[in-house]
Amino acid sequence: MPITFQREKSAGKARTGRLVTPHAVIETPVFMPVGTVATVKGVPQDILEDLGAQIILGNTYHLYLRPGVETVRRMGGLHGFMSWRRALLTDSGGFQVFSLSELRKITEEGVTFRSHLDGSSHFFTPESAIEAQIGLGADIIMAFDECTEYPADAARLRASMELTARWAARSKKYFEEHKNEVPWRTASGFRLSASGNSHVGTAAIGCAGERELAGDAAELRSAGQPRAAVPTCSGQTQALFGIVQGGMDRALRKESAERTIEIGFPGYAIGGLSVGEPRELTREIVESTLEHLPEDKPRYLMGVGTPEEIVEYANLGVDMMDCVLPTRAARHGLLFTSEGKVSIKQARYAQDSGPLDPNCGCRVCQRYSRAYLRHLYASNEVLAQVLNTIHNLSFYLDTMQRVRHSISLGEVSRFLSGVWSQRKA
RNA sequence: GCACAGGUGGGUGAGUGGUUAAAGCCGACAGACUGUAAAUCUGUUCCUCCUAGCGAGGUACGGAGGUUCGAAUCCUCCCCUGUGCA
Repeated sequence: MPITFQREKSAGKARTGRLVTPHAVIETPVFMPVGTVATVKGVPQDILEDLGAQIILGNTYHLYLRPGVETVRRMGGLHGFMSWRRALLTDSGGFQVFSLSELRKITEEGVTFRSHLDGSSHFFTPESAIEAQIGLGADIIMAFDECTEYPADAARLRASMELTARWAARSKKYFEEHKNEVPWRTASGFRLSASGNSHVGTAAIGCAGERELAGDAAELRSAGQPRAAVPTCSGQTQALFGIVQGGMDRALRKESAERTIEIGFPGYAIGGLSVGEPRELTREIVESTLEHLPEDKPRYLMGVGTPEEIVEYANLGVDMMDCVLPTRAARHGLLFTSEGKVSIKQARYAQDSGPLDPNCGCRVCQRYSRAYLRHLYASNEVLAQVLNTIHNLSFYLDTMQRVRHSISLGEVSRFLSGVWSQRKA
């Protein structure tokens, strides 16, 4: 079994669940911080754990370019390399097909990228993307897709969706043939760490199937002790998720969902949104696409959203979301709070001795003033990025926790303009 | 005292007769950011007025005069700064 997903409570279309992965049991709906290059920018792994991050993202394209998949594999996979004990998900590089549009060329076989680092040329195929993701060893990996740009005409949307469908089948085929080669399932992934930096590579490896995990501080500490023994995740492999495309066309979304389901995956993602379309349209497409996805499988909405939006999508029945917004905005001085958005760089906060968010329990709001945070930002201090990111992630993760709590009570919660409201589902 | 080199908008620093209210950078002030080419990007940054525009005036390149159709740019004198020599 790759992963299991157990639905628990529900409220309207929203549901809570437990997603059991090799490295963590994830409570859903979940927000997944993005750590593209094996780091959630600005935040150390131990703090991410404290904040309650259950699963974070890495990116295949970026890690393939630097430091290279083989390097990561030898370090015990991405878990060992970055010393992350909980769950990981890698994006396939499909999004880079979209975001690096000026540096790539697409054919039926795959995509040629010109590296944004040194201009060198690299060819990605569904097979190579999966191979790389197996080498990285995340708990959940993604099919190689084409994230279609917006706007796109009907012919373009259909062709792109069909390409993604063919690539999904190839992704799955390759994965099925090689899924036992994950670094944390093979001895080679540990040999290096046993002889060298013993705490690297092994300490970070733990298996949800053998120990109870995430959120348990004692367990996390014990996991930090160097061990010679090689932990194995017996019977567990990575999970490969399929991705639904189809742009803003409901019929194409339905067809894409059906074709992806026919190939068969343990989880389904909705891709191709948040690519410049109006937010209302995003919501409509999410809502209509979800109708065609199986209820007993996790549904992952890729690349969203604001705090208000992630609450909204969870209410629509989305189980997993990721977004660079909290981390990127934090580095740019935009902070999300229970009272709305705060642009901490503004002059009005220069003498503000109050906390960033009086209703937030995070370590930043508990300790520092707005005036200090503004000063750090204005002074271009790295601590500004660190503290801002910690707060934003804390706010997102707390928001999702609140959503899970509401659903478990059979309530639908909303977070609009900084105000929470509840109603019986 | 003599000899050089300089004095430009909040700072730095281009510009050496005409699209120059004056480049660029920094600072300041706003805005953007949604599977991360992002510690990034965009806009504004002398004053006044309005029909708010590649709009109309005004003031401005140490000071005062002068040459010229036209001067931050050329000339004269003065003031100030730096370096060197006495």
